[in-house]
Amino acid sequence: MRICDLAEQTGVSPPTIRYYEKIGILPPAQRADNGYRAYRADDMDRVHFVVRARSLDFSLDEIREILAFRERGETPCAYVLGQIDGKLAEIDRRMAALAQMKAELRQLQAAAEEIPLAAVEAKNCVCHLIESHYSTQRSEK
Amino acid sequence: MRICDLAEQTGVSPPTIRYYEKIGILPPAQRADNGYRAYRADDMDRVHFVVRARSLDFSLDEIREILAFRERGETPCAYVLGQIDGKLAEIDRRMAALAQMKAELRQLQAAAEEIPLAAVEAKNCVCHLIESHYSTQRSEK
DNA sequence: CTTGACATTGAAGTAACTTTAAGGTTTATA
DNA sequence: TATAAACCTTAAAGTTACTTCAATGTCAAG
Repeated sequence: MRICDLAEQTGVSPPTIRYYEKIGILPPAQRADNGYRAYRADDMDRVHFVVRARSLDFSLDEIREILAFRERGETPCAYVLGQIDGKLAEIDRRMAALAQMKAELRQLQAAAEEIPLAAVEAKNCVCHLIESHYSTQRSEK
Repeated sequence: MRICDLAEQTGVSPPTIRYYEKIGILPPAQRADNGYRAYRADDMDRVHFVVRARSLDFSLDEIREILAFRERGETPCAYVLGQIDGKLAEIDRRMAALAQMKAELRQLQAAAEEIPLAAVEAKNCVCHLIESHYSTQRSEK
């Protein structure tokens, strides 16, 4: 199995696989006679683990730590569960921020529709709204 | 008004203000006799504009483009409204991704509680779950 | 008069990649 | 058999939006 095949199987690009190897997320790959990287099923498992953890928003540093636990033969259970708690809290924060952002963008859209063409020509448009929204919010508090 | 004051008023750190100037988001600042940057109200307005746009998730490149429109005396209305449409769509995508992530992390938490201590000692813990979840999801399809 | 808190600059560090450059190998086709 | 497409290799630089650092300069207060 060559790097391109592994890439296809895992959805990770070849340069990214090499990058993961370089920074120690993946062990140095076996090499074929021609010097090409040669992979097997367990390599794919490890990449899948990384993909999975990345999709759960673990950073590469966190993933490296988890893998290190495993290599030392320790279970990173408590560690991982702690990280998961943190992630969940952060997801809530992010979703709230996105919800607010969405509301504000919608407000901008609505406000843009209110603006008469004359004002648009006079450059009193959305930019102005973006500009003034800050003070508006401030004074609303 | 010195850089530190401007920073305090806008919530942007002094190095970041210098950075914005360096990459052309802000114009070269006026200088006091001692060489310190000196700011006035309209500088603050511009920084507020940038802060506002950043908080709405516009990239610095996009902000630079919007500001360029304004400097050329054109209204970037259509442009900005188009960007806003894109942002809204992206926010929906991100929120969906976060919701899925949250559901999966909760699933991991729940699964962790099912694992008997014996299995934990035998290293069959959350890591294993992260690892196997991918194939589980795949085969569920 | 010295200490602390500001200011200046350029350069390097950060995350997680992507892109580029400059080559070497293999495979399919003409 | 020649050659072109599609792989592979490496190191290095680019990306985004900053932050941090180093080395130095200025200024107000005790």
